[in-house]
Amino acid sequence: MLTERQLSILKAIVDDYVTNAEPVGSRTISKRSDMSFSPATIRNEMSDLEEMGFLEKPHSSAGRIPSQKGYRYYVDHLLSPAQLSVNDMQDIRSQLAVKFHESEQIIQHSAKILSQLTSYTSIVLGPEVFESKLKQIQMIPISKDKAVCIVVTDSGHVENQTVQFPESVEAADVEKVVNILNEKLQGVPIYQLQSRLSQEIASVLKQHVNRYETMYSVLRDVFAEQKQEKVYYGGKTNILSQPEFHDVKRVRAILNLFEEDSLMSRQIRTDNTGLTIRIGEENDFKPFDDLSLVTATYTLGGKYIGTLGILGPTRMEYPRVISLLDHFSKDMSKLLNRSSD
Amino acid sequence: MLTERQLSILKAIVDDYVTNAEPVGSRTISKRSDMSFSPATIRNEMSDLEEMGFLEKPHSSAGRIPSQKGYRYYVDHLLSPAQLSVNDMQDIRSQLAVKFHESEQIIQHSAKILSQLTSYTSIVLGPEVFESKLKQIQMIPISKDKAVCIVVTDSGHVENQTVQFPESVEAADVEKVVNILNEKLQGVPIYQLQSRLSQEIASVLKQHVNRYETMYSVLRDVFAEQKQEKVYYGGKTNILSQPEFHDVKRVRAILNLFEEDSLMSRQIRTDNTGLTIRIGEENDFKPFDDLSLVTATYTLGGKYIGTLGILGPTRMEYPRVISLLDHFSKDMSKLLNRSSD
DNA sequence: GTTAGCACTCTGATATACCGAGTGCTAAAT
DNA sequence: ATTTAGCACTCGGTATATCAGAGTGCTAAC
Repeated sequence: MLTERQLSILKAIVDDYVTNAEPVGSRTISKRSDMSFSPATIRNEMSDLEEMGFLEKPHSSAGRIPSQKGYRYYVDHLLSPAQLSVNDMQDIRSQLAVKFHESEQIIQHSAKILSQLTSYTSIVLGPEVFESKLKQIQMIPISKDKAVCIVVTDSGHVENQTVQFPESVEAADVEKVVNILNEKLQGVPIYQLQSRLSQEIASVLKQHVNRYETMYSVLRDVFAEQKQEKVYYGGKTNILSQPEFHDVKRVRAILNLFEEDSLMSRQIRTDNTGLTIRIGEENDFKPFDDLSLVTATYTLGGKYIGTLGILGPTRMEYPRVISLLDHFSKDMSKLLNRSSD
Repeated sequence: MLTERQLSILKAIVDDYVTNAEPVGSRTISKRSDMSFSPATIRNEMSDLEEMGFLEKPHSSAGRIPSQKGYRYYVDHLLSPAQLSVNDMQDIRSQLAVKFHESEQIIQHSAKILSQLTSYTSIVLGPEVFESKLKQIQMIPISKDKAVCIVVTDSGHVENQTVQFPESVEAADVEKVVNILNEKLQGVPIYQLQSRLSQEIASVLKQHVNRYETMYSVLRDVFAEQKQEKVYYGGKTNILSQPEFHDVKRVRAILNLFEEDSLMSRQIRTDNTGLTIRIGEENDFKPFDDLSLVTATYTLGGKYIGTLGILGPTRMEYPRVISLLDHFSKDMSKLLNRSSD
C-alpha cells in the first residue's frame, strides 16, 4: 500500500515526465509548490517507489521515469478529474457543426479533429458494413458486356463494383435476377449475403434464369467483396514529433503498420463499449510496446457503431486524452443519432 | 562541348553515385575496367567537369557528386539503353494478370507494383472523374427523410452521397425529379452538371415539382461534391530508406505532403503525354528540390486517363525507372483497353 | 522521521589528436 | 603535348581524454 506522500510523488513524477519527456530528479519534485519536503526525503521515497516497481532509472545517475506499472497506477488511481478547457469543447462543437453529407464523412473528419486536438495519432474505426442490412441491389449497364453493381445498406452505405458479363447474358435476365435478389434478400445482414445466396437463391435462379452459373459466380464475387471495414487515420505523422521516434527505422515500421488496415483494426477494436486504456505491453502487440492506446466507442441508438482511438507514447497526456475522448465520443454519438432519424 | 572521355567519366560518376550514395573519387573511377587512365588524369577531367557545372564537391577533400545539371545531361545524353530484366517484365505481367473487378482497383494496385519494383515511392493519378459523362442518377430511400443519391458515370465510376429531405417532400416528387435528371442529363460531362442544373433543369423542375427549392439545393450539393480526383500512393515509406532522409523533420514534411492529395496531384500532373523527367528544382516545388519525379501517362482508346509517377532522390536509378515506367504504362493501357470494350 | 552534506556515478559537451580519402599542383615520363 | 607519378595539403569522421552538471545513495546530524 502506498502512503499519501508516495502517491503525490508518483503523480508529480508522471506529470512532470509527461510534459518534459526527461527523467525527473528529486530536486525538481521538491521544488514544486505543492511539495514540502527536501530532495533527500523525496529521494528515499523514490527509491522505495522504484523497489515497488512504479519507477525506473534509465541509468544510475539520471532521474526516474515512470514504469509501465507506474502509468497504470497513475491512470487507475491518480488521474486529476479531467478538466476539458472551454476552448476545446467549443472547438469540438464547431468542428462537428459543419454539415456533412454522409456519416462516413463525419467519421473521417473526426479522426482529423482528434489528432489536431491531441497532437497524437488518431485511428477511427468506421461502422461495420458487415453488420448492416441490405437495402437494395442495382445493376446499371454501362456498356455491352459491363455493368456496375451497386449494393446499398440500410445505414446508407454504398458499395459498388464493376462486373462483366459474357455476351450471351441477356439484359432481361439480369433484370430478373436483380428483382429476385431484392425480393429475397432485403433486410438480410451483409455478412449473411453469401451463404443466403448459395442456400436459397441459387435454386431459385436456376429455375428462372438462363445462364444461371455465370450470374451466380458474378454475384458470389460481388458479395465476397463486401466485407472490409473502414479504418480512418488522423495525424499519421504526429507521432513522429515525439522524441521517442527519432529513429527513422522505427518511424518506417510504425508508418508501414498504418497501411495495414485490417491489422490495425484488429488492434484497435475492443469488445467492451466505453473507454479503454492500454499502456505499452498491455497492447499485447510488439510494435506498440512503448505506445499507449486510448479508445472510446461511439453508438447509434445505443448500439455499438465504431471506435475512436488515440495512439501516443506511453508518456501520454492521459487526463486530457481521456476526457477529450469521453466528451468527443458522446458528442459524436449524439450527432449521428440526430442525423439519422 | 564535352570530349568523349569526359562523357564516359561523367557517366561513370553518376552511375557510381546512384548506387553507392557516396561522393566518388578519382581512384574509384580509374579502377573501373572500362577506364584506362590514371587517377591524376581523371582528376584533371573532373576538375574541368566541375568548372562546367556538371559536378560538385560536398567539401574540398571529398569526391565529386553530380550536380543537377549533371543528372540532366546524363538523362538527356548518356542513358544506357534501358535493359528491363526478363524477371521484371514477367513480374509486371503476372501482377497485372490478377483479375480486377474495377478499373479503380487496377490503378490502385499499379501504385503498389511500381513502388515494389523500384523501391521508391509511386504516385498514381486516377482517371479524372471530372471528364467522364453521366450515365445514371438514382435515389434510394433508406428512411423517412433520407435517401442515398448515387451517380454513375459512363466509365463505371460510382459516387454516392446521403441526402436528407424535409418531411414535406414526397416520394413521388423525388422520383419525378430523378426521371427528369436522367432524361435531360445523360451523357453530360460531370463537370458540367452544376451549370446545366441551374441553367436548364431549374426551370423544368419549377414547373413540374412541388418543393422545388429544396430539391434544387439538395441536387446542387450533390453535384458540388463530384469534383475531386483520386490520387493513389505506393510505398509511401520507401523514400525513407534513402540516406538523404535520415532526418525525422524532413520525413514528416514529405509524409505530410502525401496527405494533401490535391497538392500532389497538381504536382504530378503533366500536360504532355508520354514520359517526363523532372530533376530536383526542375519540379519548381521546394519540397522536391532534392527529389526527382519521373512520370508516364496511361491511356484508354488513345485518350489520356491518368499519370504514373515515381518519386525518389535526384540520385535515382534513371535507366531502370524510365524503362520500367515506359513498359508499365503501355502494359497498363493495354489492360485497360482490353477490359473496357 | 527528516534533512544536510558529501562522495560517487553517469551523460553530454568540448577539445585534441589522428587517420584516411581525396584533391591540386609540379615535375618527370611518354 | 599528354599523361602520370609524387607529394603536400585539406577536410571529415572517429576515437580519446577531460570536465561540468545533474542526480543518487548513504551517513550523520537535527
